[in-house]
Amino acid sequence: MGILVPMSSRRTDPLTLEVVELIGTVVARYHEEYEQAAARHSLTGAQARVLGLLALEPTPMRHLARSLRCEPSNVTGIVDRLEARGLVERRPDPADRRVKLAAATEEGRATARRLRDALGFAREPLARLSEEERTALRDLLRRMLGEEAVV
Amino acid sequence: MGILVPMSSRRTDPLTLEVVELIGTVVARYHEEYEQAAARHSLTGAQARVLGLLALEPTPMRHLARSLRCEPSNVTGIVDRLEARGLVERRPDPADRRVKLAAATEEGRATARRLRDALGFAREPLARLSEEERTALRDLLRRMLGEEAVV
DNA sequence: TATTGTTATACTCTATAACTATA
DNA sequence: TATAGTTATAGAGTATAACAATA
Repeated sequence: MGILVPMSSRRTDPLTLEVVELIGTVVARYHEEYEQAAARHSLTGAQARVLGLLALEPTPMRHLARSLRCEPSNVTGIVDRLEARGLVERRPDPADRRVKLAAATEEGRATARRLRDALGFAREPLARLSEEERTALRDLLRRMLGEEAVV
Repeated sequence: MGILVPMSSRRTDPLTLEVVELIGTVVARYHEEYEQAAARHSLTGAQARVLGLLALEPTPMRHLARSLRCEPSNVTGIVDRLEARGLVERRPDPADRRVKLAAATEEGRATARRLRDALGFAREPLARLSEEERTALRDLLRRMLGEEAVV
C-alpha cells in the first residue's frame, strides 16, 4: 500500500496544520501495519477485514458489502478466495432462502486471532503514553469524532 | 475503499483498547474522505497521491515508488494515466540520462490545489477543539509517534 | 556490473450491468 | 415487483521477472 500524503491546506493555522499532518502519519502507519500483518498470513487487506468481521459472527453477504462500503458483487470474489483456503464457509439462512451467511471456520477464527494479536501498531506506540495521557487522548479523539463515531 | 475494522487485542486494558478503536475510526474516515475527494476529480487515490507529490517538485520515477512504497514498475502506469490527462509530464534529468523526472503541469498543480482544499476531513473535526485542546492533541500524537515521525 | 525506467504477466479489488432464485 | 447473490466485463493497483539504456 502507498503512503498517504497529507495535502495540507493553505488558509489554516500552523497548529491545525501540524495536527493534520500528524494524523496523516498515524493513518499511513496504521494502514501499512495492517497490510503487512495481513500479508504475513497471505491475506490481502480486504480478505483480512472480512475475516475479522466473520470471526465475530456469521454475516449475510449483503451486510459484508455494506461494512466494506463496496458493491455486493465484489464480496463474492473475496469470500470465494477465503472459502477456497478453508477459512470461511457459506451457509443457508433458515429465515430467508435468498440469503447466504458467510461464516468463519475454526481455522478462520484461529487465523483472525493471530492476525489481531499481530496488529501491534496501535498498542505499541500507545505504550509510550501514561494512563493519564491515554485518557486525555481518548477524550480528545472522542470530541473530535463526535458522538456518532463511537460505534 | 473498504472500512478498516480494528482488530482489538485481548490482553490489553480497556482504555488502550478504546483509543485503538478511536484511531481505527479516524483512519477509516480519513481514507474515505481522501478517496472521495480524489474521485470528485476523477482521480484514484494513488493518482491523487502522486499528483500531490509532484505539485511540490519534479521527482524521479524511482523516488515516487519509494514514497508510495510500491514497486517502480507500478509508477510507470500511474504516471502514464496522469500524463494522458495532461496533469503530469516526463522530463529528462540533465544530470543522469537514465532518470526521468515526473513533473506536474500547470493544470496538474491547479488540480492538486483544488484537491487539497477539498480535503476538509482533518480540519473540520479539529474545528470542534479549542486551541488548547489542539495543542494537547498535537503533543500527544508527537509523543505517540516518536521523534522520527515528524517528517 | 549496477541502476533507471519500462514492458509483460498474473492476481486482486473495484464498479457496472445483466442474470437467477427467492420474497 | 423488489431483494440477495452471482456472473461477466473492464479498469486500476500491485508484485515479479526480464529487458534496454545509461552509469
